[in-house]
Amino acid sequence: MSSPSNPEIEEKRVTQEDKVKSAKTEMGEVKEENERLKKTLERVEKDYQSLQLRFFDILHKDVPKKGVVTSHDDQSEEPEFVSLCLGRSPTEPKKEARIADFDKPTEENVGPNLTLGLDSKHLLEMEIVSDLSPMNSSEEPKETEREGTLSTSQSAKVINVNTDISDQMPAKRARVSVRARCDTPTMNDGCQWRKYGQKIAKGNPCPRAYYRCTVAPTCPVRKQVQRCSQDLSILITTYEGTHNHPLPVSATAMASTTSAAASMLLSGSSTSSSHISASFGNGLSFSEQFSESRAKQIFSPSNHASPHVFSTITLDLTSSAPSSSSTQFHRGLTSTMAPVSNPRSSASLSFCSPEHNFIPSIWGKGFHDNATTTTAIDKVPTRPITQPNNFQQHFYQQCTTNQTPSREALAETITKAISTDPSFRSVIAAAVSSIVERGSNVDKQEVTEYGLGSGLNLKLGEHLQLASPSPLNQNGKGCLTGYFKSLASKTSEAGNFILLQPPLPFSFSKNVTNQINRYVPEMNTHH
DNA sequence: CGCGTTTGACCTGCGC
DNA sequence: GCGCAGGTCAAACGCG
Repeated sequence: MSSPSNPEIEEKRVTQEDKVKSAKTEMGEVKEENERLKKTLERVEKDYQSLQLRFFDILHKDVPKKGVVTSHDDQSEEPEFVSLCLGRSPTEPKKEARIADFDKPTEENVGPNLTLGLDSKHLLEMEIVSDLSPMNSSEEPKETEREGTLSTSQSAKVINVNTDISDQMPAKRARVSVRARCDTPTMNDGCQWRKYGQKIAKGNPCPRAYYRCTVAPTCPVRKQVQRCSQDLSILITTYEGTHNHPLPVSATAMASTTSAAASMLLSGSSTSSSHISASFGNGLSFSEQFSESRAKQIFSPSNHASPHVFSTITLDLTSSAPSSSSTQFHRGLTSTMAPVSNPRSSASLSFCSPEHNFIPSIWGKGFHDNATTTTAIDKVPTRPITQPNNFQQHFYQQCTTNQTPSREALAETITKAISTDPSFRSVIAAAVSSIVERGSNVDKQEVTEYGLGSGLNLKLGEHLQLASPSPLNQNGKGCLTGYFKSLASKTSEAGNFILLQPPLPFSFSKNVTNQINRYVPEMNTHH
């Protein structure tokens, strides 16, 4: 029997000690790493919470106090109009100073942390905020109960976004109405719809068709489609409810648009009657009408007992004529929108930016930008993204044929693109959303200087609106810049409006630009 | 045969 | 209570 010699034992012992040592060292490192990760996690959580607080602060901030939605107590008064312009307004810079009661937000406390994209998370949040679906019948009693509390604590801070948002929102219902020129019987919004009824509505010889979303059997979303009696080429599509199922990419655009609009409506208006509108230059406008009494009458299904308020927000994509100022837009509304008992206040948001306008920027950026994205939307299988859509081609052609397109032609093109292309609508949705948030958060002087973009970092990607000195820069950016510049100057002439300067720079994320990239020629997939 | 549309009946709320 | 208007239902119908 030979036992290992002492040196051997010693060697083994040393080896083991070494192992233990290295193991301990490793453990220490891991512990350190663990601590570091913990701290990182804490920091991220903190950031997240503060971001949430900020976000809901913005959402719930008393918009009515700030002029976007004005007082509703005086029925006899003419509607007041406030215009928020997403761009410099060279012709009426001084009017902006009239908005005197805004707090000055700093970029630090608003902008950098606020994210607005079209990714699924935000979309979801938006939809939660604007979840008006009658199908959540189990929540009805809660909503009724909530109303009392909410009225006193609407600006309450919310920590748990995903579960409590709806608790913070008044039990309002929203409809998003889209007016667009459209040759087809219905607008292609990427969703599948089934017609379930048709009626001749009073005041319009054109029948109103009722559609139900058939993507999911339980989806509560409905839409009404009716031609404008004054202009048969205009199709008025009214969406109601929130999809409770995943949407195809093409449909998320409209969903985000309506969600954003509904969110604007619900977060920005607590009055019983209000009217908000926004104009994208002279071509596109966006409005809200809101009528409690009308709500009771119109809003139907199984909620008759619930004291829901009903509101309608309209995206007007039809007014392409140069003369269609915001003022005209309001007139148009009166005749085309569902009757409202007495819109007592209104506001107009102009999305025009002569110097740096966001739409051209993203268009330019979006054409060939194949940057990878991480949003759920982007992960949805989709069609090739390298091919520009008809609108892009059309527009690009105009720009590359050495001609600056006429405003009318461009407006028409843009309108067409919007009415036929859900992706583009998503861009508008993003813009609308940003305005909503900014509009309820931003206050006065700063607005005149930087506009919406400064405080609200939309995190929509790089700043893309660097104007090229050339009138014809890549992807036609320059053309549109000029176009919107002219639009802006026109819009700013609207006399009755107080103009708030927009945010510069206004940027869009790759989420948005990528959606634009997804433009494809064949769009008629619905119905 | 399945699916979507059409269309008249029905329901509900509102105003008189 | 009645009539009107908006909205929904569901049987009939048409199409692929």
